[in-house]
Formats: sequence, C-alpha cells, structure tokens
Amino acid sequence: MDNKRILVTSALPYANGAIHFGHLAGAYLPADMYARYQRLKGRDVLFVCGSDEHGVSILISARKEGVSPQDIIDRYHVLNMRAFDRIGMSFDNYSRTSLPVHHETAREWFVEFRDKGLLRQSIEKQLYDPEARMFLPDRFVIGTCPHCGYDRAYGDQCENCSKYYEQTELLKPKSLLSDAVPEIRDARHWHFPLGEYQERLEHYIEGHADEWKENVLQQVRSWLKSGLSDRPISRDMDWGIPVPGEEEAGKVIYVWFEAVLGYISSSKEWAERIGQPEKWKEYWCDEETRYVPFIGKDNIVFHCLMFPAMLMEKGGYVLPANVPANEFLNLEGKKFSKSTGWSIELNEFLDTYPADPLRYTLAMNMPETRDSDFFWKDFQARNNNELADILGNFVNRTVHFVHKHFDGVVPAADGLLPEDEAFLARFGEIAAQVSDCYERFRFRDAVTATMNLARAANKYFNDREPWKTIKSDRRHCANTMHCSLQALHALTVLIEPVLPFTAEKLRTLLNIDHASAGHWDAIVLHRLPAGHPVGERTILFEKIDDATMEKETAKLGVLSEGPEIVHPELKEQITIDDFMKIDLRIGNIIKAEAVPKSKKLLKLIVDIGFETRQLVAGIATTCVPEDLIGRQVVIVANLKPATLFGIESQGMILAASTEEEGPVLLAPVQAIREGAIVK
RNA sequence: GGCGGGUUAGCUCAGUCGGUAGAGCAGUGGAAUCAUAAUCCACGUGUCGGCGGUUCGAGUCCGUCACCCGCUACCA
Repeated sequence: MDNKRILVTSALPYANGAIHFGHLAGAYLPADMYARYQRLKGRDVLFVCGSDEHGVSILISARKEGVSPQDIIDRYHVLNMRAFDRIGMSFDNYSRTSLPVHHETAREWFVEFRDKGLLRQSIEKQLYDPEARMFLPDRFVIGTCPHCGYDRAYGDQCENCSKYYEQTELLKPKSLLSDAVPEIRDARHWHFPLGEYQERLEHYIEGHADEWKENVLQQVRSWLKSGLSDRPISRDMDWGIPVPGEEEAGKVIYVWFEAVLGYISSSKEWAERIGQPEKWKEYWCDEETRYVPFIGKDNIVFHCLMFPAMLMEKGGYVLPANVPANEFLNLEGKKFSKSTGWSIELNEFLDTYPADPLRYTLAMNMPETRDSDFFWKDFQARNNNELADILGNFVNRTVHFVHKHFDGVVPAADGLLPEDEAFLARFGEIAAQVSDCYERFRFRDAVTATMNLARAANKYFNDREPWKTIKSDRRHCANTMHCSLQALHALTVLIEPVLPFTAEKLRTLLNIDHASAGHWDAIVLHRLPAGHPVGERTILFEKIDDATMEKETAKLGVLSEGPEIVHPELKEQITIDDFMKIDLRIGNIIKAEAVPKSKKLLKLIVDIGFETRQLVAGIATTCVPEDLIGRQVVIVANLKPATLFGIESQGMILAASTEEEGPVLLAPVQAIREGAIVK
C-alpha cells in the first residue's frame, strides 16, 4: 500500500433530507476512520465530499412545500454539514454540486464527450406539463388505464390490472404537479454508451478481484453478466446543470453523470481554497494516487462501472483502486424510515449524546458483509461496558494513582522487569494488527484490536498490583506507572481514527500535542518523559442508564412535530344516485382461513342474514383468522363476483388503510341484525 | 408465486484456499480492592436451519426443502 497519495471520497449525500445512522455507518464513518488512519501513517491524504443538489426529487419537494429548490438544498446542505462536523468527519473539503466550479466541471466533461462523437441521441415521445413546464416522470402523471379502464393509473403501470405501458398510452392523462393536461412532446435525450466499455470494465474488475470485497464483486459481476447498455445522461427539467449549447431547451445533465464528478469539483474547490489551484490533479491524475471511494451498496453500480467508464474515456485519471461498499444498517430490526418516524435524527442525537460513543457503536456494528442493526440497548452496552469500563476506567485509575502517589508526574523507569518490557512490546504488536485491519477495510476488527490495548493495559495494571508495590517496592511501582502512562500515550494515537474527540481529551489530559501523538509510530515510542506532568482525572465516558434507553426506544415510530402526511386526492364528485347503486350490508364472519400460497388474502364465510357469502379479502397482514369469527363487518353485497387464487369472491369487505397502516376492518359500533343496510 | 440477500454460542456478529468451529458483550464461579460497583482469572457437548450429494475430509462446493428480510405480484 505504499502509494504516494491517497484520495478518499464519501458518497455525496442527497440534499433532500437529513442523513441518518445508516448513511453514517455505510459511507461516512469508515471513510473518516480510513482517512484519519492514513494521515496518522503519514500518508498524503485528500478526503472530500459534498452535497448532491440536483435531480427531480428536490424539485418535487420544493413544489410540495411551495418554496424554491434553492431553499431545499440550502436547508439540507447546512443541516448535513453541521451534522458531519459534530460527528467528527475530517473532510478536507465539503462542497456542493450547485457551485459554479462543479457546473463547469460537468459541462467540460459533457462537451468533451459530445464533441468526440461519443454521446448518442435518441428521441422519445413523452408527456409534458405546460403549466409546470417540465416533462413528467411516470409517477407524476395519472390517467385512465388503456387496458382495464381504471381511472387512477400511473404513468408506467396500472395498479388495477397491473399491466405495463408507455406513459403516452395513458387515456385522459393529468399531471399530478399542476392538474394540467399534459401534451405529448418529443423528448430528445443524450446517452452514454456504457455497453462499449463492457470488456474493459470486466478486465478492470477482475484485475482487482483478489482485493475487493465479495459483496461488491458479486453485485458488479451480476451487472456485467446481464450486459451493459446505453445510459441516458440528460433529462428535461429546469433544475440542474444545463446541457451545454441547449440552455434554452430546459435540458439538464442527468444526475448520475454529473454527481460523481462532484468529487472532482470538490477537490478543485479545495485546491483553490489553499491557493494551489492545480493541486487537485495530483490526486486525480497521477498514477501513484490510490483512489478509494466509500459508498453504500445502492451505489455500487455507479462507482464500479459507470464512473470508471467515464474516467477511462476521459483518460489520464485514476480509477478506484478499491470500492469498499458497505451493506445497510437497520434500526432495531427495521429499515430507517423518516415518514413513519422510525429514524433518529443525527443532530438531535448529538444534542443529547457525545459523538464518540456513537462512532464506536457504529464501527463495532458496521454492515461490512451484510445488513446489520443499531439497537439502543447495544449502544448503551458499548458505551457502559466497553468505553467507560474498559477504556475510561483504565485512564481514570492510572491518572488518579499517579496523582495520589507520584505528584501527578510521570515516574522514571528504572530497571524494567521482563513483564514490563513485554507489556511495552505489546503496543507495537497491537498497532500492527490494527494497521492490517484498516488496510484491508476491516473496521470492526480494527476497533476490536484497538480496544485490546486497553484490555491488555488493565490486565498489566492488575498483574503488577501497584497498590501493593507502592508500599513494598516503590521503584517497582514507579516502573508500573511509567509503563501504564506510556500505554495512555499509545492509546491516544491508536483510538484517534474511531474516537477523535476522546483522543483530543487524552492529549489535554496528558499535556501533549498533536506533534507528540499525531503519528502512528508514536504508539511504540513511549514518549512521555520522566517528570512530565499529567492533568487531573476526568470522566471520559458518562454511563447511560436503563430509563434513558427505554425512553429513546419508546420514541421510535412516534412522529414528532408536523409530519408531512400526504392525503390522496379526492375523487370526482358523485350523486346520491351513484352512491345508492352500492348495496352495503352488515355481515357476520362465521368462518375465516388463510388462502394457501398467498401472503395477504383470507377466505371468509360471511352471514348476511338472508344468505352466506364466500369472500376473499386482502386483510391477512393485519387480521388473525381466528379473531375474526363472530365479528360484524360491512360488505359490498352487490359486487360482481371475481376469482382470486382460484377462489370465488362474492363481494368485498370494507376496511380503511393509509400507506403506512391498515387495513383496519370497519364494524358497526353496536350490534345489529345481519343483513342490515348501510347507507 | 418471481428476483435478490440471509439462517453460525443467550445477544450482536466474524469465519480467507475445503483440513479439529471464533470474537465482543451477556451469564456462572473465583481473585483483587488503585479505579466510573470499575478490573483480572477460569468456564462453551454450538444437531454451523433440515435433508441429500461431491470429497479421505464440508460451516465452506453442488442439489433440494424450511423459515426470515427486501423488492415485486395477488388485496378484483
């Protein structure tokens, strides 16, 4: 790994929401640990990131809230930048893709590719909203299904008959953005011929096969196996980087082409800022640079195939040497979901808890080979049983002892015994193990090995029994404390990648600066001289009690202030006569059983007074068959029968549901005879 | 049902090339009393989800079944 320079990037967070623990564990924390580690090793590291601020989702959010896209990206850029700062991300530069430097970079690449005849054009018919003045993504147009006549079908697929079609086939289309009737217009698009790079990419990937992570390789190979094809790189929209020469046409460069270039733009911005505008090239255009992009698994295809293809085509740029993508982190067994409140806001978390215990917990539970979970109880246990009890306590007992018996200064070493020497020698062994883990992107193991020094130190302290030798053999005791203090110095360096704030506290406590503790080699140098004063003990990690954790767990899934609940649009008005066509009756469920091979369907036998009906209802996700027996419900009694999973359904049972909840059965609030009419 | 991922100790998870199953935490017992009731030592008979196959040998490779998760489909 002896490259001249190392370029580290983290996936650009999309400026349409706040980053959460999952993002952190996947792409940011490992990158930061890696960058910090490599800097300690004395390597020339550039670590950049920035906000990804274009794309249709930001535009949609802005329209929904009635603000400008700029308002949206400003909000989340500032929010995320603050969160990154508080969690200790050591970016050399944090940029944003809305800056001129990035627009210029993206345009330059686009123009160069277009001018050399690489990019292809295609023309497709697409729906255009004249009021919103944009082409409509499939999800933002609704109309009547050309197959079954269902009147709330989306642009790509009918929810009713589940058939696929082109959005232009939709009858009576309506824009969900403006309610306007869209026009069919020719949409001309630029494409990047990714398929042409198939062989070169295969060669590139297999050339790294022995070094890259298995989960990354498998995913990339599966893409390569199914064959690469052209990718569109322009879209019709008025939010983004205008396609050069077509500024008036409302055409922008598609996000996947330009966003990855944000890494380069961020590097340029950094170079400009430090007054050496050409310096970014040393990291991007020098063969001796090792480029490592950190991402989550959703980004693998971009960073392993598309971006490398672009870099190859551009020429003179380094390709990723390794793409150590992580899987996803879940929260207490479920996916993070902002809309249901199943999430923890990073900034809110950091208002209550310090950053390092979170960094430690996420690092120890990083989704390196498969999805993993964040549990509040695990966070508590890691903080209390490991950071406080093992690391914190060792620091505390050592510093306190030195103040009590040696006036708070480092005692001189005098005639160290083999046990003392053996302990000091452990520093180097552990440092080598930790190094090896970081170089191989094994962050969990790196942190475990790091803590092993604290464990070894506690054992040493116990075995040497300084509280006894202080009375019997002061020289022996002095040696013990000398070595223990050197362990504190070593720990200060060793923990820096994962616990940077604690490392800073330790430097203060030990009266040392970054010159003394800012290099990996310092771990083995035993740099605290005899007579060096150390500070009074401080609590490094406060314990967290059970009640606090129960409170935090209870907060999950409870929506805080003003959640953005989207209510489906009201349907067309009907007359009382329309409604009276529907014959609703009270029925009593007399039999209920699951439909075999179906996840959501139950077969019900319902007594509606004058006859019994067999119904197939999609309520299995919320209803247990046994509990339904004897319950009164409302059914649509005059519905034309249909067959589902080979079972005839003679009616429909009424239930309420939202996107997140339900279905919940409707029932009369007090009992009434079966067959009663509902109106 | 289709596609993808998964199933290893009480919990969270490692396990590289097929070669006697590991770590951290929790738990039990003991030691110690400098220290945030912290620390240290000792303690694991795990049907490696089931069954079959390849192999001298399978947690690992192949087949198959079960269950779990995600996406998707059926909820007319």
